[in-house]
Amino acid sequence: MTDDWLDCFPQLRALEEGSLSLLKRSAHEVVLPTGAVAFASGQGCEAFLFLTAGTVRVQLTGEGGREILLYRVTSGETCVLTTSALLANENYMAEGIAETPVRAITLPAAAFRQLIADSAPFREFVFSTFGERITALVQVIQDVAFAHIAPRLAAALIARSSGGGEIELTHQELAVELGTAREVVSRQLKGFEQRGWVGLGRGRIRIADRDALENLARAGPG
Amino acid sequence: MTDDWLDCFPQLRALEEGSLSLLKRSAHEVVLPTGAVAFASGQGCEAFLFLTAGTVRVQLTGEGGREILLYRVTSGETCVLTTSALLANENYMAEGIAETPVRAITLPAAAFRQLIADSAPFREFVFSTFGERITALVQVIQDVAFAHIAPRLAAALIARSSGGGEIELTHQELAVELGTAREVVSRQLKGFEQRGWVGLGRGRIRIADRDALENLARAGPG
DNA sequence: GTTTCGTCTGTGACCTTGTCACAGGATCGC
DNA sequence: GCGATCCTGTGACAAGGTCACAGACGAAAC
Repeated sequence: MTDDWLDCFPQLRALEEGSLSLLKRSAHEVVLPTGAVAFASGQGCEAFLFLTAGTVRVQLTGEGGREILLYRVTSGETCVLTTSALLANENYMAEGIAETPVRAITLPAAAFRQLIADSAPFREFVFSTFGERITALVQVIQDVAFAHIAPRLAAALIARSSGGGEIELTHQELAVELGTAREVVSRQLKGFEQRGWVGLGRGRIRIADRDALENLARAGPG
Repeated sequence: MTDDWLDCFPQLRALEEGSLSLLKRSAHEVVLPTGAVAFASGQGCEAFLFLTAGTVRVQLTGEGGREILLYRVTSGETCVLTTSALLANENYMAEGIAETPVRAITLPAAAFRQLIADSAPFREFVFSTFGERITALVQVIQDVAFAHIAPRLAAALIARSSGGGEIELTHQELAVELGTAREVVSRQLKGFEQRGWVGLGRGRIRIADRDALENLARAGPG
């Protein structure tokens, strides 16, 4: 295996000779097709993950089958839940699903622990993104606990449509993003359509009035 | 100030000479009465906190004034949100409230960053609890997003009553614990009372049938 | 082309939870 | 005793989640 993947993680260039060599020796590449399960809830965590291409969706599933997105991991990033599971020697609490074809480098738990113990730059690398992730998780709690669906849906549409005005996305996928039910999304979208804010088609949504949506996303349910 | 407080944090005994000395020089003790605000949402974070006595409740507040408990910090612990805010140089996303009289040691941001940069044992100390806290936050999301109120309430009652069968607690406080409204808790408790599971009094709840509550907490809304 | 099949969307009925507006009770300080 | 303040109970309603289907669309098979 080549070491090209290290280019995705510039911070690793700072590793000491020995640690870098251990890292290179222990790393293996895996490739996942769209929809593949990178890790499942309850499963033990056996390797640290460096994503080098694609994006993984990390989400929870409730008893009823309802799901909620926690965060996404994209190329050049690592997954906090994996880190946290490895450090605490716990099982995964959520599942990771390849949202696109994914390439990742796996680093076995033993090597990971060794590197964490030995190498300050590696620790720096691993912990540098913890702050942002915690912020993101708390934001999810804030939204789920207090926010109404309509503004969250509007925000999700805007986030997904950066650039073009047309998004390829099913109602079910939006429901997972918000942690709600598909029917709720359908009803809300129908409301948006009646107000002329979006155009609906099977599996795609056209943003017709971005300002109105941004307004709603900011202002709350008003 | 004496250095007695270090006894609450055995891991800090591993600090190098210089780091320990910096820690001792920079630390200051603060005392908070019950109900005092240790930190508020949106506020900048100026010091790391070591709790040496009492407990702090860390919670979110929604627009409607509804609140939800994220976690508690007790004697011998530190607060992830504080760590995360310091590391990422962000503001607090939640508020911390003294649930009992609290004694804490504050370490100014500059000294904290210095120690994080210089001292491996200090980093070890700070990051060792990250895993558990993330687990706890994800559990909150799981509960809020998917779980019914009744089993969560039952679980909260059991958690609070470890030992005696009588708890000093208002409906409002339970509502904060679950992130719901006080009326909802009142109605649920009334239901529990009618089934003979609890006895209710102003500001206190007697557990009458712990098994039934544990059952409900495990089994879901059945 | 038309059929078929799987996926996606729409809808109504019903349940749980959250919100609002109040009405009493309990407790405490004075 | 008498307010003032907290705590609890209740009813009416809104929002969101669940369930059970009915179509509707699009791709692939025939």
